[in-house]
Amino acid sequence: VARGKRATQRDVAELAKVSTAVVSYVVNNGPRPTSPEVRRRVLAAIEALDYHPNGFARGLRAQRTNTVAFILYDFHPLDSFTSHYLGPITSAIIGDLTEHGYYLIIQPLKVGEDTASVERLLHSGRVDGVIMRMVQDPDTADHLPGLIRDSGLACVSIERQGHPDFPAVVTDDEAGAVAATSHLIERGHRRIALINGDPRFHTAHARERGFRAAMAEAGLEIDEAMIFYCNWSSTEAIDATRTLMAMPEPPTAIFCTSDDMAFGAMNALTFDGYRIPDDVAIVGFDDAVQAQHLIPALTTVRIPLTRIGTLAGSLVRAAIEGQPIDPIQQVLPVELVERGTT
Amino acid sequence: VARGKRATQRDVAELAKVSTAVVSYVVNNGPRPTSPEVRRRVLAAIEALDYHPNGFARGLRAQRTNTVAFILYDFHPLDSFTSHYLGPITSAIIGDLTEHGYYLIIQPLKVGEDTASVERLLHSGRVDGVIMRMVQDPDTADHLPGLIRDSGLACVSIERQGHPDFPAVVTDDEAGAVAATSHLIERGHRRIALINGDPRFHTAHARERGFRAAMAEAGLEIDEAMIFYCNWSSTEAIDATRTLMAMPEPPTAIFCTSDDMAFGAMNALTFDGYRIPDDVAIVGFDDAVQAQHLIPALTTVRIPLTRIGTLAGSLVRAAIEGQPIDPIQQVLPVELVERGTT
DNA sequence: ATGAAAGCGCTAACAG
DNA sequence: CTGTTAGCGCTTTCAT
Repeated sequence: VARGKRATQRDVAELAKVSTAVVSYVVNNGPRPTSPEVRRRVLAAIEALDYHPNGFARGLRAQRTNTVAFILYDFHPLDSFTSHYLGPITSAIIGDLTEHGYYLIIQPLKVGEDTASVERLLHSGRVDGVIMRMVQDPDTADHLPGLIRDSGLACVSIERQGHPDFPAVVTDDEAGAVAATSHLIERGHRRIALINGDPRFHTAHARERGFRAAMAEAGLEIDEAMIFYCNWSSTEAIDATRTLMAMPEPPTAIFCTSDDMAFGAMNALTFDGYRIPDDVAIVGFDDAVQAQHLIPALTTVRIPLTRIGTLAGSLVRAAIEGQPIDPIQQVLPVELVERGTT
Repeated sequence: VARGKRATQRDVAELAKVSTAVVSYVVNNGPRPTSPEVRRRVLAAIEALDYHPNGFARGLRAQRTNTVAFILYDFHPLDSFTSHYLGPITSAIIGDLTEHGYYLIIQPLKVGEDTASVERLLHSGRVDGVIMRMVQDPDTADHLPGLIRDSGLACVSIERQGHPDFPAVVTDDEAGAVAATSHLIERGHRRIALINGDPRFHTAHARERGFRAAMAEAGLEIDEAMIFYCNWSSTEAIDATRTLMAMPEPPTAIFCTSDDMAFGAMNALTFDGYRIPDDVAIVGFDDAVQAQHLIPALTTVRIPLTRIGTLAGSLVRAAIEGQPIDPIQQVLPVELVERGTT
């Protein structure tokens, strides 16, 4: 490994016949001016030596790392990234940060796992800020945000407010669920089932709240046996759907609180010979890219997934640069997209 | 931001009444021994001051960063992570690395984008090694591996050999495709369509080679109009399937070279009233978790996705630690899993 | 506008 | 077994 022969600032300084300070000024365009002539010489030397500043030396000296950590709590090796929710959000975060010269370190944390690895990262001086996604899990939920807070790092949470002091990017899930449910009711459905995600997630709660509110508003009774919690996965949604359809009085519509689960429900229904939407109507949640290309195309609640990621990225960057963030909680709107399943 | 008051090694040394060297020995368990008594005192001081070593100072001094970069070429913000192929692999890489005390920086690179951002990372001294996934794209394909090579960093490529010098983790895609196709032929199918991925990917090539070989072996004619390239996406696979079934003599079986595409094909088929496998048989490729829970469960070629990631992780780690890697190309076996779609 | 030099926090070689 | 100290490569203050 030929790491030893990398050119340093000093090499550049010698070749350009200037001091290392000037090299620094040229590389960083400041904080002090340099004469055009000197600047030219330095640039030439940099080119000639293929000089690249050392990020760690820079970070050590300037106390700035240009790196943020994305802490993924409740990490599931097999499907965390495959989900149509977290995947696009993560991509968008990476996109925003990379574009602005920041690096992203992904730090997973499984439920029940010791937080030592996270603490090590937080205190290692390797990151300037943190993006986190919190789950309402009593074990760690109260613990992790406190750790981050104590680290003094800039932090923004997505999906729900992780700590009163952290800026958060959230979506109006309850309103979305109300819109989805009301839409179904308007179409004449009265027996509506709910296939919900993991109730430890704030979004699952909010979406269920919206569902219940809309049903109550319309004076409709909710059959509690028609409410399922499927951990956001299409697999479990398939089972729930079949259980639902085997009931003496099956639902005429199913509201799935994620597109992944809606995909599963549609798969089971279509295979078992039901027509969508004639026999059973489906509404999803998220508006994954695939939703509009499914057959039939899925009616769903659009969440600005990309926007969540880019906003989270720009907010950490702002927080790192010491800018005040107001309002502390950014609520992104959500919108019902009517397509072919209702 | 209360970063200034973080305890340093020196603070610990003073409190424990030892030198900084000893603190270092205790923290790193070496390279030289310390007496139990001193060790205890140091540990107590560390605890008391909530001391955490600074990663950048460490990296700067020891020339070791404990970080690896995952370079994602052909990055697509909306679906790179959502894919049932790259998602699990990425998760597994993160899992392996995190478990062994390494951090992972994800560095995306879009097709046609300037490689400056990647070069900056490679030369920044922020990473000890690189994992990369190469696409056979003439523009950058010849360029990127050279850059990495010149950086002198440890590198392993996945999916195909990125450079003759790089260790690679690959799968026996051609054999898998042969198995899938032969299986279909054994079931009596003669008009078999191929829905393939993006031909710029090595895996797409290999899988098509296997398909053609198996067909030739059985003396079967391939109808070139029945070969589609769908960029690995279920969306495009839906269109291809419908085009296929609208032909005067539609295929009786479709081999999809990814499960994502198989999901799309199944969706279109089932919705349009075809029975799987009676009217049309389907074979996928990858064995995503969902494949076995679909209805009907998908017959597919199992790729050890998790193993690809953990092996890639352990190989970069080995390369970073200077261990020789032999053989340079690790070919992982692949296996046909017969389920309900054939 | 530039140079000299003091560290940032750590590891490891050198010296007991 | 432990202390002293020289840097790792950079930014920035203090000089000029």
